[in-house]
Formats: sequence, C-alpha cells, structure tokens
Amino acid sequence: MTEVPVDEIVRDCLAVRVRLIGRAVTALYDGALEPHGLTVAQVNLLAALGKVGPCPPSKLGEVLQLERSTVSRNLNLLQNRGWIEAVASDAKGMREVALTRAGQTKIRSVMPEWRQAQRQAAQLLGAPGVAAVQEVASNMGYPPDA
Amino acid sequence: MTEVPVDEIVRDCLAVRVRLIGRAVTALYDGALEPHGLTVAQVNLLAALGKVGPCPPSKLGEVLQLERSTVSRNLNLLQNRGWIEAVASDAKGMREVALTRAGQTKIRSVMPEWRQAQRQAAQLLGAPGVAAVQEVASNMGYPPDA
DNA sequence: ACACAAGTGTTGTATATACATCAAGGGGCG
DNA sequence: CGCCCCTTGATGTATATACAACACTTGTGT
Repeated sequence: MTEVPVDEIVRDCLAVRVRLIGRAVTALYDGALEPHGLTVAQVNLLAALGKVGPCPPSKLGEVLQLERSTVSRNLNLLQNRGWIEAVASDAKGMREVALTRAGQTKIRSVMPEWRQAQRQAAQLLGAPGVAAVQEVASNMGYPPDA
Repeated sequence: MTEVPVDEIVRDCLAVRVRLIGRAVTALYDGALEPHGLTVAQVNLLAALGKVGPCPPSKLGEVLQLERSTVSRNLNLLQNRGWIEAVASDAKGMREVALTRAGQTKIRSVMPEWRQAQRQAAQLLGAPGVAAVQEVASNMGYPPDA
C-alpha cells in the first residue's frame, strides 16, 4: 500500500483526531444524560441561556458560536419539551427566549450525571488534554468573558 | 443571574469546548476542501480506505471508530461520486470496498488544500494542543497501529 | 443437515450542524 | 413619509452521526 498522500493524512490529520475525540466525549455525556432525555448539546444550550439570561436567539449563537439555523432548531426542540419559552416573538418567530421554571429545575436535576461524564472526559483527555482544551476554547472566546 | 449549576457547566464543561473546537477545525478543512467537492469526513474515509486497502465496511468503522450505519451512508456518497467501488457485494450490500482510480487521483489532488487546512488547524490548536490531540487519539487507538 | 447464535450491511428515525434563501423588522436618509 | 439596506428568524436541503430494527451470512454444535 503506502500510497504517499494517504499515509500523510492518516499519520498527521488533526481533523480526524479532533473529530474522533469529539465523538467519544459527546458519547460520554450523551450516555450519562440519556436517562434525563437530554443531550449534551441541549444541556449546554440551556446552560448558556441560564447564564446570559433572557435574550434573543442570536445571542446564544454568538456565545456558543453556532449558526442561526442551528440555534433555531435546537431551541424548538427545547421549547416543545417545555424547558424554554419565547418571552417575545413576532410573525417571524422567537425574538427573545428564557428558561422556564421546568427548565431551571431540569438543569439542576442533571448535574450528578453531568459531573460523572465530566470526570470521565477529564480522564480520557488527561491533564494536558484538559488544559489544552480549556486554553484553546478560551482563545476562541469561550466562555464569552474569560 | 449566577444560578449555580449553570455557572459550573459554562465554566468547566469539557464537552462544549471539545465540540466548539471540533466545529471550528472541521470548518477550516471543509472550507479549504470545498472547491474539490469533498468534506474532511469524506477525505478521511477515503484515506483510511487507501491505507488499509480493499476491505469490508466494518473494517473502516473499526479504524475510524464510526458506527456501521454511518460508514454505510458515507460510503454510498463516495460510491455515487465514483471515488470508491464495491469489489464484492451480495443481497445485503457491499461486502468489500476499494478506492477507484478516480478516488486515488482525487486524494492526490486535494493534498495542497488539505495541507493548508492542517497548518491553520495547528495554529488554532497551538503546539500543546496539537501534542495533546495526537496523544489522546493515540491512546484511543488512532491510527490503528501507532 | 439443521438449527441457532453471532456478525454485518442497510434502512428508519432522530439529533447536530451548516449554507442558501426567504420573509419580516428596524434604521437611516432623502 | 417612503425607500433601501442590514439584521435576524425560519425553512429547505445536505452531510455527519448514532441507535434500533430488520435481513442475510456465516460459523458452530449436535
């Protein structure tokens, strides 16, 4: 085999590795959160909303660096399940969203499983990996103020 | 605000950070590869296939740690575009796949853009980040022999 | 040979995500 | 006031991904 370009990609590609690690970490959290009927993407959207307080969807996209359309669809899921509500809207949709009482309670209820997944993820990444992840994310502006 | 559980998640969550970094890195490669009509997921599937040689789809799932169904659908895309072919199949589908001539040529053609994205990703991650990514992936068994 | 278990590919369904497009709103300017 | 542009939310389309269910293959044991 040993076709040169293919070897270079397999040997060095950062994307395949970052994506592999992302899938594994996501699976850790999603597995732990599964009894709650929430995914880690959903928990983080709820947490961002809880942190910044009632705001337009665009603000959440800014904070999490997600596309408008992604935020729109993920918010719909959470709204359908009653974890968030539109506190202002018009013909074109939600203008401002907020956690519901149920949503706040829900986040509190998932914390034990979230912490368990967080510990497993830290173990998977190792201390240098955890430090690097925090550092790179911080350089990318997450969290917003850090 | 400062609802305690929400603060803990925003402050510490490894998942939101790993996923954020994954989206950014993926966007770097996908943007660079876009003129070729390939995504980084597709390039890495082609590269894995080129590396291991003709093999059943399950082998690719093992190497890339992807679910069977994910491999199945991604292979279909590549087959429709002529980059891979089924060299053995039965009533239930592809039993063995291989790069086509066109697929081999294609991979060679994307290398300049792949290298450009690789440099940008290395810059985004920083030297410690790159080292951590390589180390963690290696501990997870990627690449298969390393 | 036969029956059953294990493995594998596909397909249905669901979420996460992005880009392009459309429609509605809001501001500024003549 | 009326018009244009920019922002923004939604929706169509596409890829990436996983889990569950189904179907076929294969291997194993008796």
